[in-house]
Amino acid sequence: MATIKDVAKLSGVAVSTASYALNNSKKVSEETRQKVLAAAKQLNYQKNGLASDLKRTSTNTIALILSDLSGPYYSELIKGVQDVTSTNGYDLIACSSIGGAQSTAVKFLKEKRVDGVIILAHNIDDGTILESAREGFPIVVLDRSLKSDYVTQIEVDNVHGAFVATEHLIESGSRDIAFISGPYNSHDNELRFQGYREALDKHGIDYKSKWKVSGGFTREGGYQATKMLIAQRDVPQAIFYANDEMAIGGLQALNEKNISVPGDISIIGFDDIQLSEYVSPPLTTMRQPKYEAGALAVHLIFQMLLKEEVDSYYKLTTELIERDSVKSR
Amino acid sequence: MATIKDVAKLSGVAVSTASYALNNSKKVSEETRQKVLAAAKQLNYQKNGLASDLKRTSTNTIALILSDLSGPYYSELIKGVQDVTSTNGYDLIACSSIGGAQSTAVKFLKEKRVDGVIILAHNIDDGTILESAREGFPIVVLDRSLKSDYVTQIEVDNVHGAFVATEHLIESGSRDIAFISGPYNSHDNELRFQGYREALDKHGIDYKSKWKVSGGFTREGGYQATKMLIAQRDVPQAIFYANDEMAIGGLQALNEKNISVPGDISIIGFDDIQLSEYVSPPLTTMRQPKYEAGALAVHLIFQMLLKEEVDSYYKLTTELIERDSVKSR
DNA sequence: CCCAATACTTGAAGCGCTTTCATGTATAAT
DNA sequence: ATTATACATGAAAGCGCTTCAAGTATTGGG
Repeated sequence: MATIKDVAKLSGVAVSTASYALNNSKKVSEETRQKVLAAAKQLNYQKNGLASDLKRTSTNTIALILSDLSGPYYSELIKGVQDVTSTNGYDLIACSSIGGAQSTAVKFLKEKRVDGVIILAHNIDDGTILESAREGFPIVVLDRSLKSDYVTQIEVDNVHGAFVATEHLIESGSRDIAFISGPYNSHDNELRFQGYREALDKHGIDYKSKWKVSGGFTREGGYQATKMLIAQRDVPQAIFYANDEMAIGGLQALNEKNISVPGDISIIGFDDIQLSEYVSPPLTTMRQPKYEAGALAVHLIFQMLLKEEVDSYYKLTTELIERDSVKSR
Repeated sequence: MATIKDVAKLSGVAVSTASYALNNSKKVSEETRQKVLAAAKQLNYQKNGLASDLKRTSTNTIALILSDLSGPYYSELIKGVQDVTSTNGYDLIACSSIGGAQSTAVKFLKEKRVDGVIILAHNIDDGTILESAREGFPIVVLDRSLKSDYVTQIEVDNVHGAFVATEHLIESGSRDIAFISGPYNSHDNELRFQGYREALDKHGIDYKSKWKVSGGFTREGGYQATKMLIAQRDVPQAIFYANDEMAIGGLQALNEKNISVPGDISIIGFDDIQLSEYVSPPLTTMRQPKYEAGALAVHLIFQMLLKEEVDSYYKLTTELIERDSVKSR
């Protein structure tokens, strides 16, 4: 591969001049610039981005860390992130945290291959984030509660959202309400569970642990959890799935057993992913302001990059989206 | 930020020794290693990945370029890519080609920030790819036909798939079959159109250009295109959407006008995205072996990285997935 | 007890680039 | 003609790391 040295030699100028020419600095004459550009073209020169980033100590790119790149993830969130990132002339890369400490995500988090990172990946532990947080390297987390000088936190109001969801189920006439939970290491999951409990309490309904089963936030998990619930014989009147993916899996399980939704059982999800609108029946769920969350996250990163003061905590609110999976009374 | 120099100084060894210790080389004594590790911990040292990549002239990461990170994209494909990549101890990053020549994608393509790239992004032009292709930098394209020594091409059999889809529509009794196309710069789109034409020809049906309208491969585009078709008065008996996303948008438009699918009109899509199974009615479509395509792509990249000879062209086949959006006769 | 082999350790070079600073050259002002 | 000004170019330092080649210390065989 041709380097800038080769270009300089071929065009008969110094390396520094070549660099200026290539970077459109006005410090070189038009004539020289053309000469250099021609040489570059002839050699099919492509600059080594690593080298220039190293020298400049900035990469102009920010990373979005997702727990699983292939998930039907928050495409609206990504859109928010992407819009703001590119508007500011920065690059965005997405990487997955599959593999835990050995994952690509951790590599990007630690090795300053990017200028800032946004994390939405419950399988990255707090310690890793804390170790990586440092002055001049903004991190924003969307999926956990974390206090540190260098990380800022955006949270949707999970507790309240779950409370509203559960109450919605209660108000539609259900009292036996199961909670299909996400993974136990998920902060979001915990908060949603808390909201569920609070709603139960408020309406004087006893919490029964048999109504809590884990579905790991995946469709398959929701499917299994629901089947388990059904196998227990005593089917609840309603199910609150801690996310939509599990609800969709659950829907399938219910369907297979000919349990009608919302005729026999009401179900509600959380997130409002795209699919939710299209399943049958359309899923009632709690919407998170995902685009806004993504956009805000990058926005904050840029502020921090500019050394501006930002709050360390932001809370966004959720909204009940009523569709047809909950019995109307 | 602490550098390796700082670590070396604090632990009282040479930089080179620190480097060896940090990289678990067995050239240093256990004692020294511990000393260095302790110093690193104390300084919260994190290596600069850019610097080490630059020195080693390899990044151990491969990039997946998608036209739009936020699309409900081929999650199976990503899964295939991801599985194989991580199995080989490499990292994967995804980036978007939104923004054309200024996009992140192009930056990664040209500036050797990665060791290889997989492209599925019709908005990157052939020229850019050709310019970047070079010995030792494997590129595999999934969305176009491109001859070059350094790029290898994986294609699904679009022509045949589209042919089968169209014929399926014809065999179910339709003769007026509209084609909702993708963007004109899409190679896939073109081939699908060709398959459509061939099926028409074979069955002696005249192609009418009024039945071809563009939906740009997006849901919204499919929705608009379908509305336009309806506005034309003369509604076709069937519609072949060049991808599922458009079909789903179309479904919505049809729904709004109370045109029953498949009662009044049959529709078929292409891709078999996840959603397709869940819309109502479930969408009949042509499935692409997406996981396989992704896995194969990375596999080939690794082969090329090892300087092994690979074919420059692979073709995968499609499969008709019959669901309920086509009238059964 | 000497010399060679073994085990660590280290200095220095250099990956490809940007950028500072010094220098050289042409032009304008005195 | 001389000095001041602007502009163009070049030499060299250095970003943080890896790795080669060479050094020093330790060990063991003869």
